[in-house]
Amino acid sequence: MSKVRTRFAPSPTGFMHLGGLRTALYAYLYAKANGGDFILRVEDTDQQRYVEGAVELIYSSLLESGLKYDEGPDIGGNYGPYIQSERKHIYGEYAKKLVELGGAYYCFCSKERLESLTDENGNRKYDKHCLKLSKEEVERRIASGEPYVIRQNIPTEGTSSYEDLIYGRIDVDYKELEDNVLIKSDGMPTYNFANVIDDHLMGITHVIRGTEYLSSTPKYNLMYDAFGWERPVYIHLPTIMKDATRKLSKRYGDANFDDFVSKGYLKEAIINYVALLGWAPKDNSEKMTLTEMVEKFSLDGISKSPSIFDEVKLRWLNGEYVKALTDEEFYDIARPFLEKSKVNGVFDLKKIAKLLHSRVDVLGEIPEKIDWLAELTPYDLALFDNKKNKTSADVARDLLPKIKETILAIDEFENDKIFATLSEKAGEFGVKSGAIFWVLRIAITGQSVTPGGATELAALIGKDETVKRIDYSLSLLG
RNA sequence: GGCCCCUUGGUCAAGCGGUCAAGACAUCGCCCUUUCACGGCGGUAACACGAGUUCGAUUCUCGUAGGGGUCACCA
Repeated sequence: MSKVRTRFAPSPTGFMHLGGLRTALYAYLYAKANGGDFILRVEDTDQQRYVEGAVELIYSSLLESGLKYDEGPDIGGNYGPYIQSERKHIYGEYAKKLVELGGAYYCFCSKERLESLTDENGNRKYDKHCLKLSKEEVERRIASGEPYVIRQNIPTEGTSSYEDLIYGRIDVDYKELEDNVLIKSDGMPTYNFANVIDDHLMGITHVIRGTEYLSSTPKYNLMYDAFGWERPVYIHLPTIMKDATRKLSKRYGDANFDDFVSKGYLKEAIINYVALLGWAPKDNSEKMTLTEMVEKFSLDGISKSPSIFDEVKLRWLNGEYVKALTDEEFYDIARPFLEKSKVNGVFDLKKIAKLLHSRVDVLGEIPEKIDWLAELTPYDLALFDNKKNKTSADVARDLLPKIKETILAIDEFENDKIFATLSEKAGEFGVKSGAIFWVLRIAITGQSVTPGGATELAALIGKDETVKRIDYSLSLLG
């Protein structure tokens, strides 16, 4: 059997969408799991939708997520060029050939005529009007400069079938298909044509793409057959949904790789999570490196039904990746987020990072977790309520002055010392030490969940600030 | 609407004729830490429905319902 070759063929229309990223990932995994090559091809035949810089974004997203392609526009290969707009002449040639083979024909119909074909349901199906044109008339009209397109000639009856590796046998009646445009009036091919020509010319053995092509694949097979080419193996992938009824789409703006990266998700975690949407390895592993995914990848683990994107689980996975980092690594990647916080320039960021490390799932939430450190503002006194430690606002009102006094007496204001000193006072104060820490923590932070224990935080903000905040809390308590 | 496809807990998902129907996230509870978190342990929770086939269906077939996809000079 020939070497497996898969491809990822995005359009440069904007950011790298997570759905697209998953398609790329599976194409990559399938190729690598089978010792094959993974190719990148840019499908930029629609000049209207072209977005400046999008091509570069495709390169960088793929690079960052580790999906290293063996051939592509920026790295070359033996089957180039890998950008469709640079292959325009190739399509024209093959289109002409397909016309000769009877698989396509020239069409001169006006937009108005096409629109008049719309039925009561708003659907439109081309009526093969120009198929009847004589060869002479076609040549004459082309020579006179009349604009034209080339349409695929689809049989009016019969059924086409093929075997999809995920969905099994797919049957579609030809009468459901339309004579789509293959070459547009500007000379550019449509996806319908270019994908077939390129996949064949580039030696693609396995076509991996979304289910939106499941029922139009017979059209492509018709062309492979007409040219006498071997049809590729098809692997269609289920959609990723935003919720039960809505597709995860660019329109919602929150489904781009870059968005998640800037929100503080690690690239490895994003790829890992996306891999799990629609695929489960035999051993049910969840946290996996790309290399492990290659080792475990197999098509029978891919599901047929759409799956809903769950950011909550992504958060968890991301947290796993974050915790696996060393403190130094964490500080490095957390730094931009720490610097965005209000505590930047006030407290030692490295110390804060250490406290934060085991308490952060997504880096983007760092500022909100520590902004309060810069300044204590009014908070809900109900935070003092804690049943386990038997604390309340009343208890706090009574305890805080004693705690303050104790703290004032501490010379070396560092965590261990503060902790030990306050612990010893529990008996004297007539409460559990847990109560002291709970009350102190709330009094100096005003937060229910904090990046560190009471004494760690006290040490971080310093003795003066700690005392100042205790006074402030006492004033709130009245 | 026509056609194609899909249907296991709130979510991701194991399962591929006989299971007390895995696991993960989330949720709830307990424990640990004489401080927050981390961590550990446990609970709640699912085969869309109806007919078949079969000794036996989550698993096979058909239908119903629900959902998705598609019907462009977009990919």
